[in-house]
Amino acid sequence: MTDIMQAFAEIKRGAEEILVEDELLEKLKKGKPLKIKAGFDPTAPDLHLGHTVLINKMRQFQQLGHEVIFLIGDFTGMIGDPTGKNVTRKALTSADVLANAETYKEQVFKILDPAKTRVEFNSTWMEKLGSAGMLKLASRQTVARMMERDDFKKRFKEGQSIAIHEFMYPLVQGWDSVALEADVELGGTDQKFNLLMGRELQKSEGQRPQTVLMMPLLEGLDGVQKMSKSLGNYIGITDSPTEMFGKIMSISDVLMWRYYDLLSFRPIAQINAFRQQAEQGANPRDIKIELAKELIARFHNEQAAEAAHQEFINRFQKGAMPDEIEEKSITVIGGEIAIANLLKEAGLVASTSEAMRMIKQGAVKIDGEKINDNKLQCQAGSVAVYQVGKRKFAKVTLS
RNA sequence: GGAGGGGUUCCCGAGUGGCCAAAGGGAUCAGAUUGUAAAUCUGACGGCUCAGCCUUCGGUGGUUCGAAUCCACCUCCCUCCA
Repeated sequence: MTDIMQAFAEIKRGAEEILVEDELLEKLKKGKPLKIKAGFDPTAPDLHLGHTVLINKMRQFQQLGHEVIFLIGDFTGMIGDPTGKNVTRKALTSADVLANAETYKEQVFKILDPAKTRVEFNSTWMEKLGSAGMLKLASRQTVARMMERDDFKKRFKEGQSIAIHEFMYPLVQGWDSVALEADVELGGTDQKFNLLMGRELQKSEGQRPQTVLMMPLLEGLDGVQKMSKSLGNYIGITDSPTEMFGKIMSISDVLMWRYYDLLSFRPIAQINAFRQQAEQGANPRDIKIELAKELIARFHNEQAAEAAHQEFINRFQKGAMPDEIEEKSITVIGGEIAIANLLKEAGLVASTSEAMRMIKQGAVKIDGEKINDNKLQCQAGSVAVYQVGKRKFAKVTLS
């Protein structure tokens, strides 16, 4: 009994909303492993920390002995989730979907135990449903009910288009729950409508409705918008240790606590202790370093975390060059190349115009020496480290 | 099918014949300050062989010395009616 209450408390940790909480407790009390469903759209093959909030929760269920189903929405991926979008999403081809799904699996098993994870594709049952089945499914809900959805309502109001097939998305997602006989479905708060659809469809199919557990959406590096690949404010779980370290260090102090709550595996008590230290004057930077190291250790390993930390000290606290600088080699026609073109060729700036601006602003250094001559010609045969701003470096060989 | 409204540089959004590479805001980038934090200040923010030149305002063609702005056709989006 106390075990169950403890498990329940663990499950509630970090969750934004549970519908219905009592129901979940009852299910847990039965003592049987529950079917935990979480669906993923195979749109972005690269997972970022935002996705892991949910996966961490799956891991937790797994550790508590429940059956975790990693559902790849290969069928729904062809619709494109309308959630949070103000435009109709582009449909993916089935080849894209499959390739993305593979990458997904690889990455997700950095957190989940592959042996304990059941992977499913919703095309398995959706293809069998057929067009008659689809129509029947579509008859289950009304347009008025669909328009209750915030994003549909908004798009409609603002005069933006909503394609008919987008209405199918929540229905199909709900149908997945019926097919899997899910006991619990995990999702982001933005998924509320879709998640509840599962409950309704299950009920009408005579199943016991799933409990819906919603995790908050993780804010991206900017601290405002949710972490997403398309916004470019993400930390990818395949990012290099150095990159991860840098990105985590660049988040704001406020955001750091949010990340601790949602991403750290540390006990709550320890996080509270950190909070207290910060209040008593500890430099939040040092607490941020701990977070960076924990996450790098998770997705790479301890040594990598240590090395990234060391490099950070050298580079930013002592002002040294980074350990690993990308090497480029550029073939020069005519014995010399203008600095602006060189920077563009090396990928340090997007255009020569940008290079000109950067030089004017004093952002360009060659071997650590600031330059201000925007007409500088660089000779073939030389090797030097070119730097634009604080973060972009390239070691360029001219030949 | 009919009537009306709209498509401007990454986003929002001004601009209705020259003073427009195009106001303002956001985002972003750089410099200063710092803890690669926040806040603040300064500057940049189409491209190039960069103190000059070239290409942009849904598309094509036209009027004009001159068009994002006017005209024609096309295209896409939205609203209302059916």
